[in-house]
Amino acid sequence: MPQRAFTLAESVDDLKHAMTRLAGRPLLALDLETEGLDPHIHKVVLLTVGDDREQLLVDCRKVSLEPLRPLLEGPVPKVTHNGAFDVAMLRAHDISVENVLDTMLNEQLIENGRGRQSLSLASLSERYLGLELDKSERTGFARTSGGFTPAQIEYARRDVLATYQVLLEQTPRLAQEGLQETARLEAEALPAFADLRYDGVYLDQPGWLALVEEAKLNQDQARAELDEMFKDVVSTDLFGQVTLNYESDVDLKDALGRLCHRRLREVNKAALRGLGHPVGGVLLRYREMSKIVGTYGESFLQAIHPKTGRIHADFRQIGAPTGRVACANPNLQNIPRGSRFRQCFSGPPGRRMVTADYAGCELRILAELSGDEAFVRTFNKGGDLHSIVASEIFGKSVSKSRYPELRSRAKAINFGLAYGMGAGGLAAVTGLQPVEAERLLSRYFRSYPKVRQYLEDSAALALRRGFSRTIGGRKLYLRVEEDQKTRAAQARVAKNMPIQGTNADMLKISMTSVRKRLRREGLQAMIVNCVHDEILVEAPEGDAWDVSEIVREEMVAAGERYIKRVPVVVDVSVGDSWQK
DNA sequence: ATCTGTGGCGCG
DNA sequence: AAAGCGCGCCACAGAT
Repeated sequence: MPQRAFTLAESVDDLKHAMTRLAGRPLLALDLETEGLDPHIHKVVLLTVGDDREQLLVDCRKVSLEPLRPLLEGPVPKVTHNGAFDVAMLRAHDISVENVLDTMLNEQLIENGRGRQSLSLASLSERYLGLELDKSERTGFARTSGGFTPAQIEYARRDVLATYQVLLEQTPRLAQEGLQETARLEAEALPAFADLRYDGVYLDQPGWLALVEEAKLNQDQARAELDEMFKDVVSTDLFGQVTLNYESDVDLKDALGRLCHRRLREVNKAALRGLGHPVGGVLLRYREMSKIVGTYGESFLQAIHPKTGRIHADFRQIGAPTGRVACANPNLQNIPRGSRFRQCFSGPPGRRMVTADYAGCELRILAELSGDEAFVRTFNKGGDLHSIVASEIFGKSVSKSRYPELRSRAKAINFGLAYGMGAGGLAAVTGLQPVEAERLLSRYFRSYPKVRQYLEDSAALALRRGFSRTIGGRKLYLRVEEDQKTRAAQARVAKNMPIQGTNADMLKISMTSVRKRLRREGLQAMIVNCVHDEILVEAPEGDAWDVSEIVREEMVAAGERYIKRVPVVVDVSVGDSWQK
């Protein structure tokens, strides 16, 4: 239990007095107790800031946080646990916390791939400090009126103390593991993710609803066609209605077996396409509509926040072990592309959307990593990459219109490469015979020998050392096992991680710098979505073109931190909505 | 009633 | 059919 001094500030004078002592500290821990989890509804009840010598507790219902602003917004590093929450909460109090460290993100980096240990502060406290944290006081703060109980005060102090001390333990480990650069990158990006969540994204509600209704009609029509086709081979109810549930794979396989006289092991897209019966196409159409109605339907409209009128999705800064961001509730990273759904992500009146994405990002990273001269040359030439590669390996001039099938084969290899695809996979994608696929792959690698060399070496090294890294040093530990199949799978992960992970690193750096530039230049623009190699920014109508140039510059600069041998290209567009 | 795993599918 | 990395969501199936 902490024996050191603390101050409970119940007046501005208390606060100012305590501030003078804290302001000179090199590192502070920060933690909030709140009424709930939604920064647009719930308020901060208690703010605790301090180190292992002294903590300051601020009763936010009685005292303005204004005197703390210089400290919170200033350069003194504040360590938190899951700081994106605290930073978002404080934005509702009009405070933009800067220079935040995060013990949760640190832990994710340190343990990346080593297993799914809990990331809670209580677990870290036990693991690093041998200290048990009892969380039973936490829920009490929402209902607290009047003063805090001694137990509540003790609880708040203890959390800050634990956070502070966990960071002290993590810091040398990050250094030992060579993870300082990555930890810094993540810490700097944290406010961008807090803002992303807090600001949310606007959705054209009537437009979205219209698309869903249309899909429902199409779904009904497809279902009617299916009923007609199946009516003689499945059971019907009293009214002669087909009772087959098209969502049930088990029932569907049975019914298809009777209708087509073929027993399918799986009923996915490929299987239905290869069915050789008209019912396959109708089922695919039905599925497509079901997907829209189910996944992209009303749930998105329900996600619109009653107060802000926007969708505040849950972005997970380290959502995948490669370092990629993930998003949920709802997932804004899998909106159908080339459809009218993306058009519904527009700006509210008076605002425009800037869409910016890295062109051919993963392949450029592969060029960088492998250093293959011919591969590097293809990027330096400019023009259509897949065509150039196809021309190179097939020895004739290929373009989108001349020999398009050769171009699409080259494209299949290009995309498969970063995943560690083999000849078998290539055969399946292209429809070539395995022998031909084998030949094609070896032609490819004859043109780009160092690409193969790099991929093989990188996987072998990772399996030997037990981890894989991005260019920036992010680490993924591999549980290397004896079994041949899992070893092969691990090798593919090892080939992919430096590529996917470096891409993620670039995107996070660019989000950090885009945010910084927009703020510095006083622009009322904000990042509203990020999708792996793409950033979506909402900007005032009059500033949209300036913003698009800023976004491009910062994304290019972020890319050039890791990609030096080939140009970094960012495609930018300004429009009424999200476009790709 | 509620949880967990799986197949399928949307995105990069 | 599978194939070739990463994610989340839906619906179903089977268990609790």
